[in-house]
Amino acid sequence: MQLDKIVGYHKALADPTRLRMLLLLSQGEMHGQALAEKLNLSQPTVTHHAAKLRSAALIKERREKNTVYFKLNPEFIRKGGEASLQFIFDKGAEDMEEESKEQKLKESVLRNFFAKDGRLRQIPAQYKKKLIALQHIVEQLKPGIVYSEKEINTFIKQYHDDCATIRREFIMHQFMYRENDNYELNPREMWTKWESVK
Amino acid sequence: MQLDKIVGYHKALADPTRLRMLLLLSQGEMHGQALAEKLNLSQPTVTHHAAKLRSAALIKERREKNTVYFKLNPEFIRKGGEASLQFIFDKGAEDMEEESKEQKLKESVLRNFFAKDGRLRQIPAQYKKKLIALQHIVEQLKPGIVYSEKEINTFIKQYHDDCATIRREFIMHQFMYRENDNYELNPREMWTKWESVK
DNA sequence: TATATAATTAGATATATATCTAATAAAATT
DNA sequence: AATTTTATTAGATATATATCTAATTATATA
Repeated sequence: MQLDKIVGYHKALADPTRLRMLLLLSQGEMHGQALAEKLNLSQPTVTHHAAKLRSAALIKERREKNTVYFKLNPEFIRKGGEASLQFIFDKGAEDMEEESKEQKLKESVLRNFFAKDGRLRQIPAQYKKKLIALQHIVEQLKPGIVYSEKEINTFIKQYHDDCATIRREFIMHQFMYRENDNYELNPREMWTKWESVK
Repeated sequence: MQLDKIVGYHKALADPTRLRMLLLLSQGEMHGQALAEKLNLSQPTVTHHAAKLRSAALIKERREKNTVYFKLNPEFIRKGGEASLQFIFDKGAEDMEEESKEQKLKESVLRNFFAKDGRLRQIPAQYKKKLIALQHIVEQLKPGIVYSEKEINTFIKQYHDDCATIRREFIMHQFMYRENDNYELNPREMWTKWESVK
């Protein structure tokens, strides 16, 4: 009797952290670091859980340079998992919905807070809307270029007169990095996100 | 998010003892004592596992006098469980197969060891086949009737000359009961079965 | 009412496991 | 060759759990 195999399969799924891992992976490949960050775990803990999921044939791995990418085992997806795990596969659809909501919010902010000439009418008071507006502006800067404070001010004034406030917000939300009077765009991964809390 | 419910479900199935319990219950209702005995566990341990299975909605209970009968949750059976548990529901089919194998063996014995006139050609040497032949003969006697040894001998001689051996086998395998010179059919439940060991 | 039977609850113990930090390994970049 | 980055292994710890015995509860029977 292959009882042990069945027990192992269910043990793999009998832990909330591992289910959340599968949930994340249902949205696409991820490497260890990213998983650890998203789940607020140490890297070794991710390794630990990955081992269990792997030996239950729930995930596959791919090594590229020295980083390991995890993904759901395609076999597992094809079979559609079991009823109790349907939510994992439904998650994609749910996120789509979420995403389109955010897309709509963004469009609404661009329409309502920016004038036809592209200038910012006023700084939104709502946190999420403010972030959307700031990001829209900061995206016009080029990555890898070092700007002086004066250049930044001139740039911002194209959009809004209160360049001091906006400049401060750029730093505060980590859109930019400042050293003395030099400003530079941060990588997009560092930008504060307005994603709804799930 | 109902993560906890899903975790609970898989935890319930992530233990060999509980899977064996489900396996036993797939063959029908059982009470606590019987489960404890079959699984070589104490009664409290059975209670412990039953609680987990119950809270995952895998089994149902019914109280009769002071004994509690467990059975698989019909909901669970109807949904057919999940792929990994199919073996539980396959057990019935397996038994069926087993039964038809025995049916075939019986037919073969009747064909090969009994002549056209119904007499036993020879006493089978194989244990299972011998039991089949003996049972076939003994079934011709009427239940509830008390036979003398002489009557039994006459009866057996219709089938085979060595009535002494066969008479002794009748007693040995508890097809009949003997008191002094009186022979009587035992109830069928007492007859030695040739079922294969499972 | 006393006794017997089946089950549950309480409490103890040993094993399993989820998590962390520290150390090591593997691979790439400087 | 030295440093950086990502991952794994080792070891420690705390929590969870499978199992037992002993005590308690629930029900039935003498």
